[in-house]
Amino acid sequence: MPELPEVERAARRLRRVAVGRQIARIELLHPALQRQVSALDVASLTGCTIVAVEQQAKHQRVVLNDGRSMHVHFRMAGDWDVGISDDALPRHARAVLSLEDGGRVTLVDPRALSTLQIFAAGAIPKARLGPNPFSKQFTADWLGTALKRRRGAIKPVLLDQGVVAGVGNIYAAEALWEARISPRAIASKLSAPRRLALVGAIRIALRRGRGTRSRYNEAFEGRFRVYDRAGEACPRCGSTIRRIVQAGRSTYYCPRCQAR
DNA sequence: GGTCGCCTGGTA
DNA sequence: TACCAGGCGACC
Repeated sequence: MPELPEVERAARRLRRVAVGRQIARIELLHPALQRQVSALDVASLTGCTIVAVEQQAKHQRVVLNDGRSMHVHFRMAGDWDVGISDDALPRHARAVLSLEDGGRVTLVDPRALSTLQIFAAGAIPKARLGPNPFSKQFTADWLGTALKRRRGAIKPVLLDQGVVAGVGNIYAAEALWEARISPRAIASKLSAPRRLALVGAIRIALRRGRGTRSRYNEAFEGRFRVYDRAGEACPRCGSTIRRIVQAGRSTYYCPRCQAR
């Protein structure tokens, strides 16, 4: 369940149990993962110590004591399950990381789209990523530059990790609602005040995602403002929330608050 | 920019 | 059965 807040949480969970521990064994259970990493490479990880778990946008990087690193991307549905080696494997377990101390971290992913790669020491892959949405680099000015040549609708552009790193389909819709910007507004035509509103709105939506993850909070606050709520009333104006498709993805928005 | 493929599961 | 799913790289 991975956009920025979810990946942040997952990385923290992994960090807590894995940093400073030695790898007893890694097993890849799904053919798609086995295709990505050779059996030899997997075996070579045994005995390595995990020295850090870094996370940037939706990317996670497990740094080993020999300088190599294991990169994990959850794609649509990945997550970490943390337990001990005696536990029964969780449903949809795709890879298992067993630690010397008996801990076990399992990559669970019903859709099996997650990716896992091993990089040699010093290899600096990293997709081209825009600023972290909470950093001071992420400003209305930055958006001005990033959106200048984008003549398409703003919503699909927000999914471009080079514009802002970590925003996905849900929070793009939520942020646009928050900023009262139509998902179909032409990206390059957003005024400076609207870009400023969007910067703030992205932070608000993501922060809400950070806080609103527990079942209690979800029940208390409701899930999202517009995402997955087609046909329901806009929490701000009461109009009926609509679903449209942009770039092959669902977009939810309020036609009144977010008029063009 | 839009569409497809990767994979599997949940739901109408 | 058909459609949908919080991502993204490859393709036109």
